[in-house]
This record gives sequence, C-alpha cells and structure tokens, in this order.
Amino acid sequence: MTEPNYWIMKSEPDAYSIDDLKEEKETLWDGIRNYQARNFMRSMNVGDIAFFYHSNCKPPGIVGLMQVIETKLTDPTQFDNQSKYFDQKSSLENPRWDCAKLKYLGEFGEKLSLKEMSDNFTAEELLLLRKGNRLSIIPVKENIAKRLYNLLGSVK
DNA sequence: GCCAACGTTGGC
DNA sequence: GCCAACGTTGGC
Repeated sequence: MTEPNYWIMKSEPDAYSIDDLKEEKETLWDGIRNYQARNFMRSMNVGDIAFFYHSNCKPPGIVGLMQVIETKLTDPTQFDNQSKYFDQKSSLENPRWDCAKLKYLGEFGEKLSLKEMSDNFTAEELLLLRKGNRLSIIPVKENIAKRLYNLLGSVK
C-alpha cells in the first residue's frame, strides 16, 4: 500500500456540512464545475485522505476527515436539467464532469479556523492551502498534512 | 457591500 | 492568440 495523497475539500455547510456526511456515512462529491478542481479530483486514488473545510461560514475552517472510496465516477448532475449543475454542453457519450465518492472518517474535537491556520502557516503555504479562494479541491503535501494533524488532534 | 484572484467568454 | 468584460469564490 502506497502512502495516501492528502486533499482539502471545501463545502458551504448550508449546502452540505460535516453533519450531513456523518449522517449519510458516504457521499458523491458532485457539482464540481471548475476544470482545475476536476483534474485534481481525477487524480485522486482510493484511500486518499481529505480534510473537510467549511467555507462561507463563521468561522471558516477544517472540521473533519474523509477518505476516498471510489474514483472516476460520472457526475450525474450534469445531465439533470433540474439541477443547478446541469451542463448543456456535456453529453452521455462524452461527459465533461466526474466525481469521487468519499466516506466519513470523523470530526475533529475543535474546528481549525482559517485564522488559526494563518497563524501557523506562512503566507506562501496559506496561499497554497486556499488557492486564492477559488478552488473547492486542493492538494496538500504530506508535510503540510502532518502539521494540520498536529494542530487538529485526532478525530472522534 | 467590497475586494482579490482568479476563470470564462467572445469579438477580432 | 490577445484582450476586455464579465462571472465566481469566499473572506472580511
């Protein structure tokens, strides 16, 4: 077994929160409509670890941990014209968007807020962790993941 | 509401 | 391919 890759995956808790995932146990991470984020998701492997980040809330920060359990799945919402993620330019023969399936691993005792992250990482590292706000999926190097673990403690 | 830091679109 | 205009994300 090779070492897992680490990721930060963002979601607005109003749309989908760690509590939702805890209840469902696993979820299809669909609705990604940014090519760079999609490509990151395509490079995920089963067994990879993802930090669940709550965005657009007070305070924003990392709240829990997930694991990739399935990859290279077609995102069904692109074909659903009732969905806000419907993509007219995508076709069944040549789907444009795909997604991964994630399972719940646990919740951290305390949220690691963006403020605390900025206190513990250099500006350059923080930029990598946030990608200028725009990406909902971000790769995390192993040494950074270890430091996040140290700040977060273990999941419950 | 403001702003930074992008991505996307479309005319040329 | 260039570039202006516009859209999006998300913190503050």
